[in-house]
Amino acid sequence: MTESADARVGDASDTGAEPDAACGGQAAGELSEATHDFLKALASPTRQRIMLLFAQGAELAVGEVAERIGIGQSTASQQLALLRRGGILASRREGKIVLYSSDRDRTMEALTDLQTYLRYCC
Amino acid sequence: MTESADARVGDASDTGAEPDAACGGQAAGELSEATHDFLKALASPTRQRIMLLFAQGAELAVGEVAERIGIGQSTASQQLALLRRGGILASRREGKIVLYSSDRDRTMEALTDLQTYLRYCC
DNA sequence: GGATCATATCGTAAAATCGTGAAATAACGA
DNA sequence: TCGTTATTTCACGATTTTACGATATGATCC
Repeated sequence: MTESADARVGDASDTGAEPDAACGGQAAGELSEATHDFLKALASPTRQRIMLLFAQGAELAVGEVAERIGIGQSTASQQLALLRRGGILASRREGKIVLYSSDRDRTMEALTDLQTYLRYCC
Repeated sequence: MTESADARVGDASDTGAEPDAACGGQAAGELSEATHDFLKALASPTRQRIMLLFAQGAELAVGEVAERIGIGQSTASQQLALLRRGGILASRREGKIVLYSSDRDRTMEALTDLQTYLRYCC
C-alpha cells in the first residue's frame, strides 16, 4: 500500500470544478495539473542533478541517491517523491528498498502537453 | 538602458567547473542556466495564465496584463520580467509604454534543450 | 522647466520551498 | 516476538517566492 497511494491520478470522477471536461479534459491552451507538476519538479537544480543519475535506465534506491547527490536521506525521499508526482520518475518496491527509475512514457506525455501549450501561447 | 541589463546570460566563461566545453557549451545532459530560467518561469500558475494572453502574437502593455489577470501593476512588471528572463517573452518600448510579446525563437531553443536533457536522463 | 502617464525598483509581509533530524511505517531475518 | 535496515512522514528553521504599496525612473506634452 506504500506507493500506490499518490502515485497515480486516480480520481476518475474528477474534482468537479472544471466546467469543460469534453474536449480531451483540457481547456484551450491551458496546462494540466500534471504538466504543472512536471515543470515544478524540473525547476530545481537539486532535482535536475538527481535526474542525471537515472540516465540509461538506471534504477536507484533512495539511499543511493542521497549519498551520490550529497543530501540527507529524508530529503532525497522527498525530492524523489516530487519527481514521481511530476511524472518523471516511477518507483517500485523490491523487498525493503524502493527503486526509482525514469518514467519515459509519462515524461513524454508532459512534454507533448507543454509543446501544445507553447504552440498556443507563442 | 532599461531592459538590456539582465536580458542575456552574458557569462561566456562558464563557472569553471565543467570539463567539457567543446560540444555546444553544455555538459552532457546538463541543463543550461537559460533553460533553468525557462522552467522556473513556466512553473507558476500566475505566469501560466499571463502567457495565455499572448496567444496569436498579441502584444500587451504591462498595465493591460495587470488588469486582465487581476494583479497589481508592480506585480505584473515583475512577473513579466521573469518570463522575459526565461526567454518566453520579449519586450520593446513604444513611447512611454512597454509592449511584451512571445519570443518564439528563444522558447523553441529552451524546449529543444529540455528535450535533449530528457532524452539523456530518461 | 513642471505635469502626467507608464513602467521599474525598493521595502515589506504572507506563503511556499529546501534541507535537516526525530519519529513512524514497512519488510525481512533471527 | 524483537531487532535491523530502508523509506516515509512529521516538525522545525532558513531561504526563496509572491504579491502588495510606495517610491523612483522614463517618456511625452505643456
